[in-house]
Amino acid sequence: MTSRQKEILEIAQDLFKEKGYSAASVRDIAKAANVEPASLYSHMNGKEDLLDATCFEMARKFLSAIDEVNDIYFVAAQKLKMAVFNHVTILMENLSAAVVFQREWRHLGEPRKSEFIGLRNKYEEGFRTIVQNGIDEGLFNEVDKKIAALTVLSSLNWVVEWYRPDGAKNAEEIAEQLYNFILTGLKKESL
Amino acid sequence: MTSRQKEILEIAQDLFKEKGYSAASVRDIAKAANVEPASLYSHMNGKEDLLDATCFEMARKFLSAIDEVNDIYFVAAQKLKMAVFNHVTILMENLSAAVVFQREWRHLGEPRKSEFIGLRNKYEEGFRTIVQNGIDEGLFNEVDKKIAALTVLSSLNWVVEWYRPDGAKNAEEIAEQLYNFILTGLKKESL
DNA sequence: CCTACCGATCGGTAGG
DNA sequence: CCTACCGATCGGTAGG
Repeated sequence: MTSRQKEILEIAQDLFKEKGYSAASVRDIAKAANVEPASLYSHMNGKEDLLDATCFEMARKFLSAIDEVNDIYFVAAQKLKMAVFNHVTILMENLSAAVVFQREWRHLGEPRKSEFIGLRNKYEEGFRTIVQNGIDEGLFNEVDKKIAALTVLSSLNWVVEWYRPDGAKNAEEIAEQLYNFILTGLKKESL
Repeated sequence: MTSRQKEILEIAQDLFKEKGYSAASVRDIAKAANVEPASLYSHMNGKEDLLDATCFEMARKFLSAIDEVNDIYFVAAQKLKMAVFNHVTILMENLSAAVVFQREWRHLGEPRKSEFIGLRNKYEEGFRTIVQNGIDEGLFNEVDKKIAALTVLSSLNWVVEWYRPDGAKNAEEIAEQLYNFILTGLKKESL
């Protein structure tokens, strides 16, 4: 990928985030990139390439993060903390791309959509493994693993809705807060 | 609203959920309703009416549910449990409309979009009130209320991603599980 | 990276 | 609820 391709991809991600994939036109992207619409086609095969590249690049980032966690750390609480931190960091460092990954993958054509869902399932499986580890260690409650993993991920994913790069908190502080919530909930521990 | 208008609205909600507001065309809706595209315009002023009606009708449902909770129940844990149950019930009873409410409101034109965001903020404020009540009662940890309320809501909202009407769990069971997670997290209470 | 252009589809209107 | 149609915009191609 050339640097110009990367520029165009990032412009497209911002627009896909702002307007949604379907409503963001090739002409919008061209305008933001200061070229004529037709010129974009020397850098891509089509609009869907931009969505495809975004979704799969993000999937790759999330997957290698969870694989690293499940390979290296072996106590569930530690794994969970690291997984939360990695997830939040990836979201914050790729805000537009992360939003596209979360919201716009539905517009992928087949067979890419099915492949994408497969990768996402693999990532969720990584979180289920951590939950299972915690249960085995006697640290976590016995819960419906599938729902627990999805609920954990959902509370992480919502970060993109309220996080602003110029906000007061950094990734570590946000991850810490979310980790504490996921582990102990709202209730005071003394009760 | 006539019964035919209601039928068309529900058809549109299913399509907006499935393809997204922008990608679902008036022709798609007409086809699903077994009429010619032009015929729809005797039941609506335009496509955006359908989005508008969906978003504001759902906002009304959520708001009256949280108002009821904050009016009647006065212990935070009880309020939270009721709010979770109400939220999940509304999601499950209006699955397509709820997804549109969550994902597609961005396509509202101004000034309706700003009005919508105002209503959503009011709803979130209802959850912040509950969190504050819990802190005042000494039941909840002192947390960032804004982030806590959003994190709670996000873990509830993700239900629409995995809930299937023919699944084994009913609203009460799902709400119970989510309430327990929100209150106590993954960790065993004995630890 | 541009000019020039394509067929398809979009939301919507006129008139009945 | 229909037929007939509109101007605008869509993603994309040819050729340079």
